[in-house]
This record gives sequence, structure tokens and C-alpha cells, in this order.
Amino acid sequence: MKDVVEKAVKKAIGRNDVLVEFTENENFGDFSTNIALHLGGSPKEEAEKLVDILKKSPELTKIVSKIEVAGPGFINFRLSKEALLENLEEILKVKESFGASDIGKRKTTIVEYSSPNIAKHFAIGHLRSTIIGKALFNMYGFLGYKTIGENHLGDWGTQFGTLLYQINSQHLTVDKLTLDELQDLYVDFHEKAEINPELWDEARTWFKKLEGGDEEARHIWRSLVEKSMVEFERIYNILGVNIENAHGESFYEGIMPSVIEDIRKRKLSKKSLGAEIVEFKDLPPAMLIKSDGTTTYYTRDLAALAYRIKTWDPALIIYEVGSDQILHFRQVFETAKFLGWSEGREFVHIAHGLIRFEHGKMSTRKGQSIKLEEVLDEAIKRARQIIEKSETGRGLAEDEKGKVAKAVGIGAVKYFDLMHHPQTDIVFDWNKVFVLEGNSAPYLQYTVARTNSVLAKAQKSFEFRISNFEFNSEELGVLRSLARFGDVIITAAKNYSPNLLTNYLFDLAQKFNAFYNSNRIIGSDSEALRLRLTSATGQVLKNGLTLLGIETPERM
RNA sequence: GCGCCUGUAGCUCAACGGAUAGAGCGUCGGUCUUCGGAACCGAAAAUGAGGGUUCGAUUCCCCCCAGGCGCACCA
Repeated sequence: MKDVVEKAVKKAIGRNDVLVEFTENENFGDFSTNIALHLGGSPKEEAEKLVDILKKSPELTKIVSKIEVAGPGFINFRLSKEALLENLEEILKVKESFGASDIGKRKTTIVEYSSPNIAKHFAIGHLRSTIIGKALFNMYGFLGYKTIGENHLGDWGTQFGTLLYQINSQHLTVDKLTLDELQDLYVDFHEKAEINPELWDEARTWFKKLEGGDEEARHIWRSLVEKSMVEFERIYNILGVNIENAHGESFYEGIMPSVIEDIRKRKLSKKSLGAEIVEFKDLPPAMLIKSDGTTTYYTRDLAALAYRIKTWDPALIIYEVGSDQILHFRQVFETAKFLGWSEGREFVHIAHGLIRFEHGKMSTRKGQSIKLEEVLDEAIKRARQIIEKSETGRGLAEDEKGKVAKAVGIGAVKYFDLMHHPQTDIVFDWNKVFVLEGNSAPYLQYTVARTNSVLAKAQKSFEFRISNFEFNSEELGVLRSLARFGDVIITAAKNYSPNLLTNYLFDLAQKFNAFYNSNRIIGSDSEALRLRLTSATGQVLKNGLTLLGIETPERM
């Protein structure tokens, strides 16, 4: 609806730089534009002139009942009752596809997300990438884009040299090692190398063997990958996340030579201290090939990019990777530009803030990471305790309680992550991750369960004639909020900000609960309308939460 | 040292240069024989400091202070 208003205003004044926004204060109507403040003349006069033109727009008068000038020269638009009711009917009619659109038609978007490292535990540091990435993936799909999910597993590089060295020098049998033990070996290596930096030469030698195809090295490496994948699958299963493509860095081995050749042909690289680097105007150089002849993750990310462009011809690639990689991606994107790969494409690094300790980042090398699985288990446990204590949980069967605990616990962790703007750092605190009240997933899930319950109790279909109703302020609040959903998804996706969607859903739930608290639904004069409102609210909350990857139990 | 990011109520967060800076938690005070109280209503409480640009700055620019991340053979 916002776009209808925007188009009409653009047409009315004949310029394209018009922005129509949601109002923040409901007294200002549903939409607003400040364009009259930028037209040069007296803002109020300009606004009055525009309003006269706008009032004649048939597209506008179809959905807007009031257009007025306010404040220093804002033009405010209020949606008509007819439009609000039509929107309500639309929700009830199209249900789970309400809010979907085709603005991304024929465009392909790749989302690289999650990307945990092999031979380490799936740490909490990868939660944000997994959750935000999945939400973006879902939202872009909902907007009609063809979406490709890529899990860029960290399965290559000198870090494997460190493990190969450890396993070999200590004569360990790789098949018997647990992930815990492997992580200990990794930490142990870094401790020893701190005192004895030559150890890195050993690690690099082993990685050279690995990259060179050495059978022993490859055998150990394969075993490490398999072990890790078992844990990863378990966690993705708990999270309910399924990423269609899981190409590790090693997958791009065969593509690197041609990328390197391409770079050399264009004379983008040069030798420096035995290594081969790519220099930039405003950035520090990136290392293409180390002095021992092996590659770096810069090389592999370029190869991955080449592969993706060739395979899917994407219009947009979203890299959902932490903010500690900002420089790296600038280098990769800049190189891609040199190579002529960015023509007609957009590359975006969603540099999410880190989940860190109060004074600095978590480092697996120093053995300071927190296992994601522990956090998820704890979340489910705490949700379970609430259910046991809750009045409303009593009616649930044992196995249903288990399912609800999972949906609520995991939902809470995901929502806590998503409600923050991606850029924000999160200081990890066991008591903050599991928020179960207020602005939280359980509040929204509870509201959905409440709508289900009311509808079940009503036990009949509902009909009413539009012309019969005057809405009270609570009803109006819900109706107006419901009309925003489609626009919110577009804004959230375009800004790569799932938090805009969580904000909206919370606002809608609040409006509904306020309505619920002061209005009888079943048996009232407005029963038909109110049941429809209840049904539509449940539907929109469900649609939104589903996009965010959060389940909505029928009852809880 | 250089570069990038961040600083908003006691705490955790919102607010594409606009109208009275919005919420949640916590605190204080209400709603309770209910269609689900995991709820609702109300109160106190904030833009790190200083300059500038603008009709208008939390938002843009400069400087200072504080924190985080990064800066060639890890990823």
C-alpha cells in the first residue's frame, strides 16, 4: 500500500525522489511524506497545492480517506475503512502467502550463511550468521527472488596443518578422537606455538601436503570433516535450519588455478617477500599465494565467487559473515570488480556484530568459545520449567510439552538474536539470551496460541457486512497494523534488517493484546469483525515468525 | 600507529535529516469470579563531551573521550 501512495505522489509532482514513510505517531495517519519541505517554496503552500492534486488521484482515493497537511509541511495520509477491511479479507483469503510478492521475479539471490569451521565445535559465534542468514534467505524467497543458500564450511587452510601436525607427532589415531579432543589439540598447538613459533612451519608443511594431495593427510582430513558434520547436522536439526548447498572451501580447489591465472593475466598480482599479493588503492594488500605456494581464504573466496557466478548468475550475493571479516570482503569485492565480475551484480557483506565477552571476542584458539549446543539445551530446559509452572501448560500432554519447550526455547534464542540490528555486538550473558517475556518470541507465540484458542472456542464460521461497522480505537489499531505487514517485509529485506520485522510483529501483538483485553470477542455485537481480526492477527504473526525461522505451536 | 564500527532511560535495544526520541526488562502503582495472567493499564527515567552545516540533527561534518574489530604468510 505504501508503494501505491508513493507512486501517486511521484506522479502528482512529477519527480522520482519521493519517499513515503510509515508514521510513527498514529495521530499523523498511516503514511506520511515530507516532500513539500524540499520543494523550495513555502512548505505549507507547496503541501496544500500537492494535496489538491492528490485528492483527485483515483488510485489514492481508492485506499485513502484523508489527506492533510500537518506540522511544518508534512502530508499525511489515512487509510480508509474500506481499504483496511479489504486488507483484512485479503489476509483471510490468501493466508500463509499474505505479504508475499514478486518484486524479485527472475532475479537470483545467493545467501552465504552459517559457515562453521570443521574440527571445532559449532560455537555460539556462528549463531548470528545462521539465524540472520536464514531469515534473510526466507524473506528474499517470500519476495519472489530465486534464492540459493550456501553453507561455506571452513574445511581448508593452515588450521588443518596444525591438527595434522598434532595428530602425526603424537601418533594419534584420528578415528578415535572426539571433537572435544580435537579442539584441545588445536588449543594446545596455539599454546605451544606461542613459545615456539617454528611450529607454524610444521603446520604449513602439513597443509602443503594436504593441498598437494598427500594420501595420509587427505585421509585424516576426511575423517575430521565427517566427525564435524555429525555434530553440525545435529545442531541444524535442533535449530530447524536446512541449508541446501554445503560447499566447503575445499570444494573450490579445482577452480583456484584458473582464478589465479586470470589475476596474473590482468597483472593484478605481484611478488612480495616470496609471496604473491594483490594491492589496492585504499586497502592493505591481500595475499593470493603464500611463500610456500599454498593458497589463502582470499584465494578460495574468489574461487567460490567465480563458481557461484558461473553456476547461478546471481543479481545479488549476500555474505552473512561477522564484522571481523570486513576488510577481507572489501578486498574480495574490490578484486571482483577488477576482474569485471560485478557488472550487473551486487555483493553485500552483512557484517553482523560479534557475540563476545565483556572485554573482547571469543577465541576458539584460546579455548574460550561457548558451544552452541549447550546454549540451546539450556534454552529448552528453561522453557520447560516455565511450562511446568504455568497455569496454561497443564492441559498439555507430555510429548506436546516437549515440543512446545523446544519451539519456545529455540524461538527465544533466535528472536533475541534477530531483534538486534545485525550490526550490533552482543555481549553474551546466560540470563539475557533466554528472554521469555516482554519483547520476545514466547510473547508472540503466546499471542498466536491465544488467537487459536479463541477461534476454537467460537466454533463457527463468521461473516459480516462491511458497511455495518464503526471501529473502536483498539480495533482500528489492529487493522492499521495488519495493513503494514507487506511493506515491512520489503523494507526489512532491502535493509537486510530482520529486526525491523521483529519490531513490527511485537507491535502487532501488543495492539492485539490491548484489543483483546478491553473487548469481548465471542458474543459481542461485533463478533464477526472481531473474530476476523483475531484470525488475521494469528495468521500474520505466523507468517512473520515463519519467515524468521520461529515455530508457532498451536497451544502452549 | 593507521583504518573501520559503536556510544540513546539503572540494564538491553528502536527510531531511511523531520512533527511530543519509541519499546522491553527492572523500579513504583493499578487491572484479577477472563474468550488463555507467558496478559493488560499507568508513573518516574535517556541522545558520551564540545564545536559546525541546516528552517530543523540521535541521524551529516570536525575535534575530544570511551569501547569493539581489523591491519601478509590463521580463517
